[in-house]
Amino acid sequence: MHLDMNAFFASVEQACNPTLRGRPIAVVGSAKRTVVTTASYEARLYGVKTGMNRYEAKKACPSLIFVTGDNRKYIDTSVRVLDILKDYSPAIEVYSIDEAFADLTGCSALLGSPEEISRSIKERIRSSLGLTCSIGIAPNKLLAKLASDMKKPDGLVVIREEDVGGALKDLPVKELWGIGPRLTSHLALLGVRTCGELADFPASILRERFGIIGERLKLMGRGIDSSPVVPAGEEEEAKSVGHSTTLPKDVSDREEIKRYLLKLSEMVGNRARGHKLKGRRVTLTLRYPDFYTFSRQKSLSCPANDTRVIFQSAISILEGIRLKTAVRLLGVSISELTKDLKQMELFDGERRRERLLDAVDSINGRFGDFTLTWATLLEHNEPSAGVISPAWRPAGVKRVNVR
DNA sequence: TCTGGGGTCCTAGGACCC
DNA sequence: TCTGGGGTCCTAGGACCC
Repeated sequence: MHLDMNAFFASVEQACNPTLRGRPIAVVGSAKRTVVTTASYEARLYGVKTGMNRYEAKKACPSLIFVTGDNRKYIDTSVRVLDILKDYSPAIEVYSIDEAFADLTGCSALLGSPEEISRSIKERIRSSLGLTCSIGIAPNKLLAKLASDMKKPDGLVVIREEDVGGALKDLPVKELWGIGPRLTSHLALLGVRTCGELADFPASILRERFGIIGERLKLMGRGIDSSPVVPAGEEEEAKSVGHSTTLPKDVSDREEIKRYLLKLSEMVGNRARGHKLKGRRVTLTLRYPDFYTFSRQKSLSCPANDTRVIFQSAISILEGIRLKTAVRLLGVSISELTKDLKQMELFDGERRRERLLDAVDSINGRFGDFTLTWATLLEHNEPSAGVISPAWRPAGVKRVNVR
């Protein structure tokens, strides 16, 4: 089963504020340079879409109401949805803040057919949270995700084993999870527009044209997918931890850029330390006003999660870059992660440093991020954008942006 | 009046080594 | 007169997802 909350952030806002119900609203971040994260169905009728900036959205729908996102609300609601799901299956995969998979194999004897289970889940979400969702039921994740997409809002679609061929025959390939705009147009050049055509296309050509993805494409066209439902808590360790920010306005001054980098480095370091992760690679990402975006990396001699080490690496990468114009976005991330085993620190200085970071982290954990911070950042006290990331998870390193 | 932020996976070229 | 083949690691970029 795949469950997808309908217009999640917007629906949550409408559920807790009756004056927004039935009206076109768009959930946006608090920063000036923000985009529509979710539009209500009323707004979608006018063509308001995720990713539009305020002006595009307002142009599409002059009566549009902008609502600044409230992460706390969405996280709480998401957790409550997951709590409901847990009553029906022990294997719940949290795919994002508003999507989850549940393995219902073996649940029928106790709880009824997958459809009965789904109706029960939908009813509980509706009555206790005032929200609708779309549910897809199918033999695998690929098809369940497709099924949940087929009827919105408030859908319940079942794709049975014997109906797979018929359901996919004339379905455009871009509807499949994993086939985006580029693959769609490349496939179109080969004359492949529907899943049926993809299923019949010679595997050798797909392999030659798309490499390892080509192997999977033909299977996808036939609705075959063997990826498992990965239950919450059994996910693989994260592979990278990063933060990026679009600056309130484009910046040329390198000292100002460095202040942002210190802030981003601290956000990354704090989150990595909180999960006992260290990274052996630091990546600096920049975006120019024309949206040209590029990154430069640096490998460290030993893994680190110390803000100062991350910051110094970012600085040294920056120093190797000749900036062509002002900078619009900055990002810092660490990767090549290893679990920080807190093995005996060899040197006194390192032990003291660790204790310092622990102390800073625990103070900030208790009183709020950046309560205790570098003096450099004091004159740099813009409120953070507070933009929501739908890729949020209820636990683990991916739990970010909680405020 | 412009266009967010969090990730994963894959590819491809070059350095370097044997 | 012309220069193999195998491997790993590092780096940059792009496709895709929410």
